[in-house]
Amino acid sequence: MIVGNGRPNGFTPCEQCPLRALPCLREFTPEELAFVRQFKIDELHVDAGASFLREGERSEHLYTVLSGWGFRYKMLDDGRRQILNFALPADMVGLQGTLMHEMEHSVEALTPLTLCVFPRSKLYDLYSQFPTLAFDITWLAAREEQLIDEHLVSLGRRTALERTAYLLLNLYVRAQELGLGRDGTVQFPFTQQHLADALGMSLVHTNKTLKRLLATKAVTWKGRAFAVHDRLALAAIAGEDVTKKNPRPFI
Amino acid sequence: MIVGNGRPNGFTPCEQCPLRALPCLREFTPEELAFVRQFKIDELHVDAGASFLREGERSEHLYTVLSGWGFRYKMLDDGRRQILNFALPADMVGLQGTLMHEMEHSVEALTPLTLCVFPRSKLYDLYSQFPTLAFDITWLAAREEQLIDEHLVSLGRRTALERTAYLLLNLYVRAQELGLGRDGTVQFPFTQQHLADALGMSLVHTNKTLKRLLATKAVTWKGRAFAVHDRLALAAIAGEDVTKKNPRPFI
DNA sequence: CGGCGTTTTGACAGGCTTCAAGGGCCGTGG
DNA sequence: CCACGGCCCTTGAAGCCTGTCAAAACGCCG
Repeated sequence: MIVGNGRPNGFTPCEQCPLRALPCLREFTPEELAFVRQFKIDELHVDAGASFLREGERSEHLYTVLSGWGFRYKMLDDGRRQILNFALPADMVGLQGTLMHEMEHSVEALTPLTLCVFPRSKLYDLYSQFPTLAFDITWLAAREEQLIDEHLVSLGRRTALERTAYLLLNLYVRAQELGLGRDGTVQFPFTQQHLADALGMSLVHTNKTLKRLLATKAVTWKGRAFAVHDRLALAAIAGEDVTKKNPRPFI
Repeated sequence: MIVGNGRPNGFTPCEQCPLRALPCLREFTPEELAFVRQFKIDELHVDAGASFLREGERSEHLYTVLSGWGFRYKMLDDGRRQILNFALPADMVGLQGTLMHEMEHSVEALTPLTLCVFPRSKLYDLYSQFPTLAFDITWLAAREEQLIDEHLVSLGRRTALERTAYLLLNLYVRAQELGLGRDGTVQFPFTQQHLADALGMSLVHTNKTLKRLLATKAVTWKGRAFAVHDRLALAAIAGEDVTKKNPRPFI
């Protein structure tokens, strides 16, 4: 279910990391690259549906997503679930777990997931030897906060239709930036139940809202294939354009 | 409305910072203290009701709250407002603005506010010379994210009564940790409208929910004075105990 | 005392949840 | 090859929760 590669340095070295080619990530200096390579101690493969970080547990590792989709979430005692955010390639997860006493949320794989594993014990080395990388980590934390802020606005002040449009557009843009999908089509690996839990709505109402959205012809969503046909119209429904460009570091 | 102290080093030096005595903050080494003292270039006084950081603007400074209450918020075009979080003494604001191109949210003073001002230009010095302080900044960012995560759960999955109880208890605990208030009573500087905008509810419904909460006798809120009389009952309504203790660094 | 911002209340409409049930798709096993 | 079960999507109906509208009471300050 959740297995480490097990072969020290038997995984793809950072020099050959496919994510490095992404235009949305900054380039590393040779020194940074060398450090990150030895900072990464393993590669983790997680099956879809498995939670590899759980609320209440202490995590000795920090992860970045190499490939696949996941999501951060919290559960209430009676089973209510709130999805906080989705994790895509190049996103970092588990930072809270390494800084705080224990995880305050869980992370589940939405598709088979490959993660780069970094030991908490070497995090201080990173901070003391590579301030630029430390800066990047802070940047990633600030960016995550920014995404949640926007999500918070959705749940608090946007209507069901607006927030649905906003989330879908946001995920679409993030996926596109990562080179996932083509011809305006992205494979969304989640179900309407996931969407409902992210939007803070019931499954039934999510379905009906989705229907209304599809009726505008701005988007289609058949099977798992999501496509945007009229981005301006979608952005108009969402109430705001999501096209925020931030040059993005990578650890 | 918004005035800097104007007298370089004419403000209280960090050695005499009243916040240093707080048990919830970690202690500085003499070297760290010396650095932070020269890192702080001014003290800013903001009137209640004034926004000193605005969405869309670029910020050259980073701030920590020395005294007073503020709140981070976002506005939609038609005037809808969502309060993202409250800022209390020892909290940091504006980090996003120094890392990103521009602010993605605004910050307004709820009471007269005193802020420590740090220049973005020296932030890199901090990262390269004092990794421990860099670590603290990351820690603060992670803590802020944790607070928003919890807030997100409230808006998405908690009932009106639960989320109201949760927010009030949370603010109460935060204020208490900072030594604000006594005898189980804290002065809350916000109105029901603020509460409504934080909870993602209408003013009317916030008022009625509040009424229901007060009817339980677990809390009282007269004028600006908020008091908790039955913390267990309040936590039970909130659905979860907010008593999370995290040793906390200070910059 | 008057004015303004805040709090409180009532009535009503509509959004959203819940309950319930049917349909489609797909992998498994007979 | 077909039946079955499980998961996901879809739809309708009923009723509660929440927002909106409207107005009055309250408290503070000039």
